Amino acid sequence: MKHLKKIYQKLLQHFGTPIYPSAESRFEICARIILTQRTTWQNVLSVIQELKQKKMLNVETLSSIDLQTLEHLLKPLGLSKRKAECLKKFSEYCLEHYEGNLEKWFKKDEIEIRKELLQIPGIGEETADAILLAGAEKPVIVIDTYLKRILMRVGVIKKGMKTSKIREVIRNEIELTVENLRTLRLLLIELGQKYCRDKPLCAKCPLNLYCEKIL
DNA sequence: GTCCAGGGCCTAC
DNA sequence: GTAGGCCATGGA
Repeated sequence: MKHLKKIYQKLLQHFGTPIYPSAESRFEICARIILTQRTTWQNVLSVIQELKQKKMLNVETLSSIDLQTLEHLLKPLGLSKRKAECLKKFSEYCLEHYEGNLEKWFKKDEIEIRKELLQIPGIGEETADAILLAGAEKPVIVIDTYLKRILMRVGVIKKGMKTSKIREVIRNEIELTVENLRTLRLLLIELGQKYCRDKPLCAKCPLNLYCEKIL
């Protein structure tokens, strides 16, 4: 039974192919991912816009920026102290090791890139994987809260299942192309935000016929 | 006022 | 190794 595949198709049918917000550079994509931790996408986009207007959204500026200045700019996002540190460290790392050239960095093997990303304080597993998928365009499965919550509710995965096992389940049902994994991720996020919330709105959810946990 | 958002990290057990 | 608390702000 290809349960996940069915869900994927149903979501595609309901929401259509999601459009990834356009970005001017790989660095912008990475910055967005780092800033999005525990906050809303719209908030992040407006802060990114501000950084762009001030011509600060680049490796050179952010690696030499005063930490308090950056923290102030990121204030509306919450957790600004840590995000400022993380974004600055990320920029410094790019500059020191790859002359600020993300193309060069992301040509490396995904295992290597992941290891390097995880050394940067503030970048954990989810952020590293999200950067690998969206920034480096590697076929990586990103396990985030939405994915876990939704797939648990529809019975594709079980509570307490390890990340490696979750990946295996997904691998068995979804073809691991960058395009597919990106689309799946965006669809799950959309569903999670609109219907499959912490307190779910099951009545209107496009998956309610497939879901085992109708409340 | 309350809930929750594309998490990560530190501390206990 | 894993469960729980904490970080911080904004919008619904």
